[in-house]
Amino acid sequence: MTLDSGQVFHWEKAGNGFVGTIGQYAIYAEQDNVLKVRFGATPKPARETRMLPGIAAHYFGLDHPLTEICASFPDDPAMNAARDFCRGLRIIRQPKWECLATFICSSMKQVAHIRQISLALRKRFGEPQKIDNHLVRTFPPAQRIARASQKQLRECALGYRAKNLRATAQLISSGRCHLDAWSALSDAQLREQLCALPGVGPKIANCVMLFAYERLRAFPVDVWIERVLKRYYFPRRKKMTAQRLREFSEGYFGEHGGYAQQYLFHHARLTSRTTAGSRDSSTALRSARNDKGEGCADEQKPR
DNA sequence: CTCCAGGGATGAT
DNA sequence: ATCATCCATGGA
Repeated sequence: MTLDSGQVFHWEKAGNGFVGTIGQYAIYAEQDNVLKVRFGATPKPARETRMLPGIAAHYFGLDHPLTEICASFPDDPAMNAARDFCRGLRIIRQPKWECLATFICSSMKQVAHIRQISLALRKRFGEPQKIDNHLVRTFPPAQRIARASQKQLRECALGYRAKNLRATAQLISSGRCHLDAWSALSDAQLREQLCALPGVGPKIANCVMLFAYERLRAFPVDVWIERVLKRYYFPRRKKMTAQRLREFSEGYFGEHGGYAQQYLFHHARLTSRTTAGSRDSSTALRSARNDKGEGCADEQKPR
């Protein structure tokens, strides 16, 4: 659920688990009760092999106190349904450049598309690595993207995002922007720095803050979240702008708002299209609310 | 304020 | 098999 919840775009199903990369390392990850991690056949120094379980545990946020985090969510029907549906879902800690670059590529794209772009960039500019009998590829560093041509980047299906990705890569690789140093900034300062980068607006800045800077309060508002907020929190308000929704979300969802957002997002995405005859928690949620007479005549029908 | 840019997956007909 | 829809930023 964590790897397929729209926060990371390169993991692929393999056997009972997933293959992918964490930074420069090729990883096979499988969950039984705890997270199992296995590494490729490629010989690695013993020291690295010993460190990898810790690296994976850090990446997957296994130290996040999920019980506490979920208890901090507001108690309302939409949030409660999402909390139940997403039990165990974690916000992972992504490498900063990889996360920033991927989300610059994500603008106006759907998840399947973003996966293609990530794969194309890795194939063209990344380093291939073997894991068992699978080939995975690391995400290219900013320095590599910075010296790629806009034409080469467009060939990776980036469209008009090629220009922004290249410009941002150049800001990073030239040292004019220090992603690691920004860890010391306040949320507001960090958001300001990120939004100054080409191709980064409030939504993408919040994604990078949440997925790469451990700012668990950051609440990205995309179309899915916008639909959820409008439908369940402002059913009769006509003009709710994304700006207003952001202001509401920052106050309402609390210190782990980003987690709440991820749960609402994943739940909405996976229940938006329900197979005939099935009755999931979101259907129950709609009925429960309608039973209380809080429906709205011109409310958009669930898709 | 509106319009546009670029495009493959996905859903609807 | 075609046709419409999905998507966020920045510039005109």
